[in-house]
Amino acid sequence: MSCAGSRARVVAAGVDAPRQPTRGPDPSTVRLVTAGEETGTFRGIRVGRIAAPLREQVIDGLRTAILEFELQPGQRLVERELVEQTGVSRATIREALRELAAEGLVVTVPQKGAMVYKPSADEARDLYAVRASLEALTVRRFIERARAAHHDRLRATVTALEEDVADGADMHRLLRDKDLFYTELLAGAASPTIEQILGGVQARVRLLRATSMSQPGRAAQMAAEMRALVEAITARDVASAQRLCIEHLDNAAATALAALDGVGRQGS
Amino acid sequence: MSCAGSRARVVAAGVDAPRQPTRGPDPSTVRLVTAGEETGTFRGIRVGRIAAPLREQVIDGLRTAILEFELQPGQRLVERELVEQTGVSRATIREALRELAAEGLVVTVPQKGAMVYKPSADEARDLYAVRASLEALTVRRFIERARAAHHDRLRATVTALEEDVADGADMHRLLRDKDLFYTELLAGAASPTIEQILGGVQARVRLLRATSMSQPGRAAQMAAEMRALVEAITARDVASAQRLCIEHLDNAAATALAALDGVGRQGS
DNA sequence: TTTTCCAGATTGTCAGACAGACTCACGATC
DNA sequence: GATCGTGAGTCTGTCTGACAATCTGGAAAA
Repeated sequence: MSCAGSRARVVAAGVDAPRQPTRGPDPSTVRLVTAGEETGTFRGIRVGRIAAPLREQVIDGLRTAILEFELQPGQRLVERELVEQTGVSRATIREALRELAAEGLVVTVPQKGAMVYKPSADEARDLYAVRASLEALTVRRFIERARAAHHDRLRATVTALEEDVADGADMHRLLRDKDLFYTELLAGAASPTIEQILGGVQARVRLLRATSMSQPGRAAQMAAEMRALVEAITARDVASAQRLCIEHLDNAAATALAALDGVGRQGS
Repeated sequence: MSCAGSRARVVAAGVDAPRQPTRGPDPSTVRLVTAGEETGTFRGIRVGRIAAPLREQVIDGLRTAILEFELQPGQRLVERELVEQTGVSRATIREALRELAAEGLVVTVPQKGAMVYKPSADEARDLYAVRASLEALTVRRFIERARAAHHDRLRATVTALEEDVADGADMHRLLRDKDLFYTELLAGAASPTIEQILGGVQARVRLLRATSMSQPGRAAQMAAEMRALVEAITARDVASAQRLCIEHLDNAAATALAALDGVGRQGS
């Protein structure tokens, strides 16, 4: 992900690359410009605001690791191990864990520590319900606010998804396609507030999506649903779009929950 | 070693009541049973789990101070000052701030520090929209899951609210009444997931409610809306209840936004 | 008056310590 | 042989002290 030479590796869970001295004020850490954030322009020269604090890098790294299943749901996150893997101090790790905990991606048991969030069947049901509500809202906002370019990009993500499904791409790839779709949807909805809240929910649901999408036949059905949804959005038909959105998530929930019941718990 | 005399005051923002020893392992801290949490029962003897970590106490204190407007929206939260007011170390304060930041009650500007969240008009609009979606969902869950006792308690909160409105109680009191209503609603809905997510949104909206509810005439209207809502819930009429819920929040949003535009920014 | 520069205040991060809570295996007891 | 303590080791919760980098406000210089 970001980062420089040897520092603050992306906490790749398990992999341990050796580490240099590492000091707070180490210049090699500071120079890189973190994507978004406050970036100004002066006379055509991009002035990147300092990379996010180290803490942010750690948070991003952990979040990615969790969402990519490098860290399995239920897995314990021992502070000392994270310190070794990331090279940052325990204080920083703890701050990062607190933030991820508030975000819902990790749960903290007092006197026991943090572990990757592992939704129960009941929680999963509610997460899907919450997500359906919020996505319906997002779709409405998209139709209200998005400009032509947004519509085009949104349609493009669905096309890409369909192609990957046709090619029989693996689940990993399809998940990424869907992520792109939602990224565009949120961009067009132009609401940082919704983005933040829905983002947290989607992240947690993502921990379930792996199981749901690997069900045979589900991928094709999913692509069809997305296509219908995006058509309704293009037609600026709020009611239909919201209905399709909710139906899509109902289906996804049903599949995921069925898989959850069937599989039980192997894994970690 | 560790601390002594005057420590860990409950961060009452400004007010400083003296405090007892209080240490992590100090028995006087440990003995109190934190409301919910893991509490087991053995042969009729309630075994309370340890009080929340110090950090949790700080978070609760800060959260309360913010929601009670002891800390004004936009006000800076300087770490050193919090350390002095609470008596806990900077590390603990920082962890608490990270958690509140992820929760949305404080915003953190890199290299600048934390300040109490102060929603812009746009953000306020979206917050109300998100809240409407989620509360409609909550109402549905309540009707699905709540038992008779829940219904009774919910009705009771509305009755109390009506009485306070009739008595011309102050806004502070009315806010508390509404909080009780929502507490009951969430209890009946029996969904920790929804509670967590909606809780964060409500907290942020609460920072606006003070202005909206102090508008003349709004209190009575609000009480009437709540009454209608609770009647629909009692009748288990999901569609009507959801509609009333959304209408109620649309009104609240309109009032709050009007007040927000009119007032501008005085305060801190 | 405007620009420059310095000192103080504040955040970001680190290192090291230590008490208390938890886990678990080992040996003593019934 | 099964139960109960006990003790070592591990890990979290907190504290202390320190220092670099950044920001801010105001004094000094142009």
